[in-house]
Amino acid sequence: MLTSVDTDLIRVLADPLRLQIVSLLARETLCTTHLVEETGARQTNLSNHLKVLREAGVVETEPCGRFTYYRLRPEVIESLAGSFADLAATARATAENNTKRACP
Amino acid sequence: MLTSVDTDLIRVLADPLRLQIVSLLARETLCTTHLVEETGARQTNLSNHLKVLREAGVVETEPCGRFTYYRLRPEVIESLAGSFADLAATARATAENNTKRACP
DNA sequence: GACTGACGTCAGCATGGACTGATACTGTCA
DNA sequence: TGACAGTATCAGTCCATGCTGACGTCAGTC
Repeated sequence: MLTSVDTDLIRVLADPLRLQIVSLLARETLCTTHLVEETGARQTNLSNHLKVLREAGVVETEPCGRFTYYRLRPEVIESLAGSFADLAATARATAENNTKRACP
Repeated sequence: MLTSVDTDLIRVLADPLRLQIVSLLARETLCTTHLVEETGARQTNLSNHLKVLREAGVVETEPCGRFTYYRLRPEVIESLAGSFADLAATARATAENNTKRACP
């Protein structure tokens, strides 16, 4: 069942740059400088998007000297993956049962 | 691994109304009139969104007299669910291994 | 303490997307 | 065959969103 929290999270991930950031952070914890290098985005643009991800609770920060490291919160992605898995299962069952509401 | 196809699909689903439509269609095949009733959206707005979903290949139509029934294509949601499951697994492994790139 | 690097914030701008009203087309019925 | 229901398309409007440049703050170095 998709909740309004899921809806907000999907909107956050709907931006190509934010989705790229999340994909990169899924593989390793990176700092802002790394992310600028990997994505090719300008530093301020990247900061804007990291703020969106942070405020959505998708990532959290870890200061390291003057660098700021970002790490993904796996439980957030796991939860969303679970919601989509449920949706997919429901959709498959409906397709197989050919569940169809009568014409009004 | 999230592909650009996934990115486009996530953008399509990022709209609250379209996500609601997809959730409804996951449970049963419905016609436009049903969807107007269930969502409370205006008919032309709903048609606009159904067009977006149709063109993205998320739903397909089935004429039934003067009614148009919409059904979800479960394989599309299954594929997306799989991509998110992979992302979640990668994220969990990274968190557990504490994989962190060195400062530049 | 001055300077530099890292990075976060903000205002301004451009544009893509969502909604609306109008309208056209198709199917059904009396 | 005309009226009506169902639904798709389109143009116009508005605003949310993404990007940029400028700049401020903080940490590290000399």
